[in-house]
Amino acid sequence: MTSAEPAAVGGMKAHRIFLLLKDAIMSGRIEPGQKLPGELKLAEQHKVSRVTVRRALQALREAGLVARRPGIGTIVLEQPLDARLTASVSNLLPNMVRMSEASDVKLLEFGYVEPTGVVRERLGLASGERVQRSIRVRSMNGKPFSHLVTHVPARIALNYNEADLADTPLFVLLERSGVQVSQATQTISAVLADQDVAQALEVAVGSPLIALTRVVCDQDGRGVEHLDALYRPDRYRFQIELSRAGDEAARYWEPMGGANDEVEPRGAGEH
Amino acid sequence: MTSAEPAAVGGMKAHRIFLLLKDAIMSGRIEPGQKLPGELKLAEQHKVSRVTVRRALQALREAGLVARRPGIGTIVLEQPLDARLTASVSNLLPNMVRMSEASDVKLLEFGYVEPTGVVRERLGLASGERVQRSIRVRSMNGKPFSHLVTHVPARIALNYNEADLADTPLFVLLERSGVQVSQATQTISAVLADQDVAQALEVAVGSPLIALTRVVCDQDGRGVEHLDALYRPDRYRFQIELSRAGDEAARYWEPMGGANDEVEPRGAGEH
DNA sequence: TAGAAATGTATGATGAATAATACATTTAGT
DNA sequence: ACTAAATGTATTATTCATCATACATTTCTA
Repeated sequence: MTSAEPAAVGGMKAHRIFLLLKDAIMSGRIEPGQKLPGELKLAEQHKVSRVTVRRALQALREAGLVARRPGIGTIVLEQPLDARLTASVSNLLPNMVRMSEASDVKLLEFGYVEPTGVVRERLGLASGERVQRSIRVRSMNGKPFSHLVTHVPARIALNYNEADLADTPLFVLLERSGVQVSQATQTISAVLADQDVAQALEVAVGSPLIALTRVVCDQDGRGVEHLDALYRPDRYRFQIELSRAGDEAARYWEPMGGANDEVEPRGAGEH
Repeated sequence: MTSAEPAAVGGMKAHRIFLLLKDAIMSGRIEPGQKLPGELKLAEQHKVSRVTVRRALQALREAGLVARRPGIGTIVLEQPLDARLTASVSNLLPNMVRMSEASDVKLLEFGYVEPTGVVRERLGLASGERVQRSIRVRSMNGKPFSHLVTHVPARIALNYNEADLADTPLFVLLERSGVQVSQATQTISAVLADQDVAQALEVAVGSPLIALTRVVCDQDGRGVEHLDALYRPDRYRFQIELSRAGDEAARYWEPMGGANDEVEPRGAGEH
């Protein structure tokens, strides 16, 4: 192991600064090779003492994110970027199938429950109707990248079992159950990792995550799947390719159809 | 003002817990009407003392997010949800035009600079070629919701001026300049608000933000616009409507074309 | 009418993180 | 060779948040 996971920063202020800098680096806002501000400047910016800044910077070094040299400064290192899954929006199915082949799933929770207000509403359920609730974590090469909470109306969920969930994308299970899926709505947002999720995804509490909510309906407009997914932004991303269509006055963008979802082996592709 | 902005929590642990709970509420993970765990349970979960939890909860109350009553507990309040802009992916242009009508823009920075490595690479620029860089904040009813950093190759940027940027979507300016836009790539992720952005968007440092990167190319495949956008998830969201297409064996999802981007006046729409 | 489960209130001890300061060392540039 | 700008190292003081504890009050429920 070249880099350790824990990265124990001392106090809270130091830890917060560590997380902020780490995020700035991981998101590419500070590029590899670039110097970050000197300890004094950082101390001033964050309104803390130099000692505190140092603890954050030392943690960054221990995490393998930066190199520090006297007289020079603190330099962002080229990251041995985890292979990053890229989800293309247009072609979900091939995407998911391929993903399920390349990754493994751990089932954390499974059971039938009374749905909360929002879930019931979005699935269009009668009050009192129960749902199957499952929580799964998907990993690639042992590295978790997504946390999935699904709610499926009980009547539909009867067509597959617990073991199937660890094997097959829910999507496919629904199809196989004869459900005529016809429409879906996805919403993308950003949230902070709470304790449970942080542990499951092996990130620090308070890390940013991509949040995706998907509601799938059948031909009659009845909800068949409610998904709350959380993704580690350093291991997963959403990409949308758009091309210009329409004529002159009424031009618009349209998503591209092509089947281009890939697993990038390295950071930035060839130039 | 019914709710105060600052929400001064005492220490760091307390503040962190405050941010986490706030995010859980704002993201809907804890629904209005629901009780959150008791002070003791929260103290245990987060491994802090009850006093510390109390400070976080009191801050939540002062922020108008919860009501607390002895003997009962802490209850999540229905949020007087800011009208939330919803960006539909498929129809970007109508979207942006409408948005620019309903919102105002503040230009924070403007100038010509040497592009960083990543920007130069993605725009396909020759080394040494300069770009126009601008930073804008877009607000609605005085409430900021997006922070936009754009890089445009100098040769193209000559066709409009500083004042235009505060008026018109960059998109439109490019079109008007005769640029034949043909393709764009968008990537969506999640990041933490650093100090600069936090101030501009009026959120706490360390809040989660939706990050969108868009690279637009002209017909010859040359980059014409590089956008790094950050959005407040409580005031903005991305929505994608998908419908099932294709036949039997080779079915797939395709984004819907329809022009459905809206400003929701209230929280959850009619059922 | 208890009893359990919440929050409200108060207080003193403790300590770990933080701040303040000084000085040494390495490096780049003039 | 000097200077400026970095990081490295060390020490001391102090404060503020945090913890631990106890008790009061409100509310629901059995």
